[in-house]
Amino acid sequence: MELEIDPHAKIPAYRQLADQLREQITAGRYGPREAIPSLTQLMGETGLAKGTVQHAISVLVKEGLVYTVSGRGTFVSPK
Amino acid sequence: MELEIDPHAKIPAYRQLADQLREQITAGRYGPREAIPSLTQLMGETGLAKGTVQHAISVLVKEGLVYTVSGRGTFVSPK
DNA sequence: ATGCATTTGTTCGTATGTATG
DNA sequence: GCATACATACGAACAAATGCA
Repeated sequence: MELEIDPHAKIPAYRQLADQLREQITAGRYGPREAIPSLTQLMGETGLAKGTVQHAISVLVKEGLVYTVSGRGTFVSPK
Repeated sequence: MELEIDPHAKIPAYRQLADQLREQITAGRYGPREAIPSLTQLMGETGLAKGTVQHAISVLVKEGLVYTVSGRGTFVSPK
């Protein structure tokens, strides 16, 4: 994976992650209704805490870019 | 069972449980390749949530003290 | 061979406490 | 005070593996 979070950047970590995920999704890295990496995976890949990863996901959910299903995962919204 | 978790202790609940299980195992309470109580049993005996119990078990797995078999249970590692 | 119960595995949702800038 | 971030913990749902009747 190509997720890079800079803890010393001016931009908050949750926003860095949201930006990178948004870019991957809009670039077609994940297709409609396809699952994006789980919270656990994103925690491992970024080194961020669960709450921070969820904060990032919530940004994308509010934007309508993705939707989550409890117990299943987070998926790209169909266009 | 003699599992006592103090929710007000400084030590996290998952560590308390891991410590107590480790002590029982090393004391011979469970022999090699013998199953330790299931997640459900430990949840009932300690009052802890499933995730917390799993957290405790994962500590012992990392230590190599026990191993888990999906659908079967968690067993003491042979030495 | 089908179905059910048990058990572990994985996932998201939410909340609390602590610490830092 | 507020936003950010981490650690801990509970809850809920879904899934897969196993064993047995």
